[in-house]
Amino acid sequence: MSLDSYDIALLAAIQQDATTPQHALGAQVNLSSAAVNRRLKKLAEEGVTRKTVSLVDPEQVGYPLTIITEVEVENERLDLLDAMKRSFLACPQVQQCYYVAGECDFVVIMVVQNMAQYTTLTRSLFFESNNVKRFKTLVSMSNVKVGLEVPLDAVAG
Amino acid sequence: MSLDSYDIALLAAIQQDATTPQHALGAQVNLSSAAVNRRLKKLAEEGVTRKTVSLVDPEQVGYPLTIITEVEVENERLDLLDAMKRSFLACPQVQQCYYVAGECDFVVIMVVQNMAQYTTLTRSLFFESNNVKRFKTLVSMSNVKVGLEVPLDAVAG
DNA sequence: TCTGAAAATGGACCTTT
DNA sequence: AAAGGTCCATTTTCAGA
Repeated sequence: MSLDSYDIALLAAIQQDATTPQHALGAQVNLSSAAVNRRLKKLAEEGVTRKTVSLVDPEQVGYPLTIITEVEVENERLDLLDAMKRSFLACPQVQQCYYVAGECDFVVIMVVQNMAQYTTLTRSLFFESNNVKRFKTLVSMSNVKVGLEVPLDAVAG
Repeated sequence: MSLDSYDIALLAAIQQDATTPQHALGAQVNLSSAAVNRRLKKLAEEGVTRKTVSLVDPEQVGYPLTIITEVEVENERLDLLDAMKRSFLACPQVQQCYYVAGECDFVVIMVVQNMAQYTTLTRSLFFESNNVKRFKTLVSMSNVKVGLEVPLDAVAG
């Protein structure tokens, strides 16, 4: 899909605050609210905007710990990797999982209630797969920046 | 702030889809739309919901590469660490940054347009600080799971 | 782009525990 | 008091002219 500078401006705005009314967005980018409406609808249909969500503060709902785990697998057979991916996808404590080139194979970011919960999870996610050579645990002491924003301000159409 | 099971159910719903109308949320949890409205407003005021945003697909706006960098610093002096944190916060390509205990010190997740852009960023973020002992670059081959959801379904109030 | 109908939000007010 | 429900005004969305 081709995006012009209006689309980029709208995306930049709604990825920071999706509650802004369309007429206000229109005022920012010099477009009528109807035009904004049409563009937002199309961006959603085309999948440029995946979904709109409210971000919940993990600390306030009992998940104060963020843990990053680097996982090195024993065997890179596709079916084994897929099984591991599926177990990460299915685990609600896993916020993110990346399959990476380089020394380790997976980088997994989790939020947990306490270290005991993490220990339990390592068992079900890493040991039970029988395909983890080793993993390294990094405990976040400070979540300096947490978001999923894509840089769009500088881009132009 | 104390959250009851209604709040948890609402949070679980809106962190997956914040476009659901309040009356529909109310139907799911057995509450009137006015009650849902009051609760959502309070959750936002108390900061339990940080903000509501649309998630943009990085690939569709020219940011196909996700890169994870582990940074080890030379000196852990607070003012130097703060300066580094600020440079990560200010960089739009940095989606996430965690200050971690363990071997490395920062884990940084970036989205970039191409490797050349990453190379440029390493210069400004890592070399110019004069406080990076070494860094390790992990290129994501597959973004298996990308989100910021907190596990709430099992929790009850 | 403008207009207007349908839908959603959010306040007022009253009732219940 | 705290929280729910109903009703209603205002705002927002969104399609057709």
